[in-house]
Amino acid sequence: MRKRSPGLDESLLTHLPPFSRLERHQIRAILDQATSRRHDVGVHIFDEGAEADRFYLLLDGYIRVVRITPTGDQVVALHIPPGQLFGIAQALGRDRYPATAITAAEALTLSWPMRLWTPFVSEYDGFASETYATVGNRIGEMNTRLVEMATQAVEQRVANALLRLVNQTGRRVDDGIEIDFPITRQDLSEMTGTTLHTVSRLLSAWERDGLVRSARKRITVTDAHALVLRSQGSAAPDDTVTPPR
Amino acid sequence: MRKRSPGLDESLLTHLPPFSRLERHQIRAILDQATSRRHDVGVHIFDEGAEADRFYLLLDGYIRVVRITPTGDQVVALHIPPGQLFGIAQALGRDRYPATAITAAEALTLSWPMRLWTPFVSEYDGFASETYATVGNRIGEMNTRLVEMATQAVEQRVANALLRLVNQTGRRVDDGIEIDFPITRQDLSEMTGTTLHTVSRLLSAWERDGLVRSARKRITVTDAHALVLRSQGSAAPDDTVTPPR
DNA sequence: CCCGAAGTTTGCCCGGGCGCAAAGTCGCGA
DNA sequence: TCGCGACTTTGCGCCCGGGCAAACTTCGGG
Repeated sequence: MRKRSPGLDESLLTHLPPFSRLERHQIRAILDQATSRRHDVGVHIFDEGAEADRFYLLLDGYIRVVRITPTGDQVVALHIPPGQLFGIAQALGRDRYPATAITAAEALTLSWPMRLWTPFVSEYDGFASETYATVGNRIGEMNTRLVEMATQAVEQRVANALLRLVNQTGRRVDDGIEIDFPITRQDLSEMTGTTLHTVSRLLSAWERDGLVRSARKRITVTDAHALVLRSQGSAAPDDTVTPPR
Repeated sequence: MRKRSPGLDESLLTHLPPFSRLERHQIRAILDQATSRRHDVGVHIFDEGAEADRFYLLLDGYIRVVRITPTGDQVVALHIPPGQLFGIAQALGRDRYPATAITAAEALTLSWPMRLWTPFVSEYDGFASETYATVGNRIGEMNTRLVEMATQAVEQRVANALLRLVNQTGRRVDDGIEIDFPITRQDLSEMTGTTLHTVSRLLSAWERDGLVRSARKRITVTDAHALVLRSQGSAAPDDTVTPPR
């Protein structure tokens, strides 16, 4: 299952932020020390509280970073798109992972032992700054979500979460943009701090009004503009769209 | 008002995390380049979106890091206690401040031009790692608040916020622990995503039950243990103080 | 092809907490 | 010292959204 990766195409990495400024031989050196691995969907790559012994780069698929409360409910803290580092506890002075990483879709990762982190930072120019820019973006995203949770109603939060997913990981299809990994109502509720019931009701209403199309584990946004209106709370969500027969 | 600070006692800094590993002459060099300043309470030290031209160290007082929504309501993202760096946008790849910093109490700061950031990181050993440990802690704190907002009821969130304030900035007084800067019901509501009315009602109830004592802009926790129970949602908040049966 | 598990939809109820409003209290500056 | 503004308290009504329950649909595996 786990294997050395001398055969990996180095062009895979050249355009990724953490490595974009490096020379070819540097990239080769980095690759030679990496472990490549494929993960099925729904697998825990590492768990909250575990010793942080490796850091990861997501090549393909999607990762959900979740925390679990003492009472058992999950909260999705972040979604990691392909091309980003994750599990970089060391960079933040932690020796244990502060959250759990779960594959939201079948995923392909590279990973390195955490002891290589310091050498990477000091030897490869731009690696550190690019990495911290990523950290900065994540802080910004968390911040935004915090503000949303504090000020917005459920409908707006769910609309925002959906739009964020579509922007990050959307794939054009014939009649709109589809989130290209399986996502359940429950997942969406864990991202927005509500219940799967409420999410289901919202999606039903949006579908009735022609904003989205949804199937089991699949959601397609067909009218992003109207959804943005909902996310800002401006639109009256009453049945003004489908007037009484 | 603003002045050079060659006269500052260097022992001020030696025990602070960002500088704890440095030699005396290094600390002196850092101090020589710093600007010292006193800020009245309620002053904006920098504003969200402004060009990030300086970074700061809080020597004394408290800083509230705030974001303001398009609709005008404030949300408190963080509280900075004395001894910590803030406004370190550069470290996270930003060239503008992502939030507004307001003094929650009269404050004393040191600051440096942002162009010194890179030299500091590269020249002073341990500065970078200590700084990123601080960033890591803040991420952890934001994460915790996100989870709280998503899963806990209002009473629990307010109790948690209060306990966090007490832990961070509490001062022992005769009958409990007091938050040692002025804080209004409104402030607490902005930290927990609720209204000042609800906070007021909660404080009244807690005071009735003997958990806290509160006056205008002053809150004292007199029974932290009982408050922890409230924060975990275990205790029934009914008027069981005068038990039935 | 069938069965069971996982995921989804919907109805009903009800209660926490927000909006609104009014009155009370404290502290500061003129 | 007075008056005003900032802060706080409390009451009341309503509605959003959670809890609970049941039925339905889809998918995958035997």
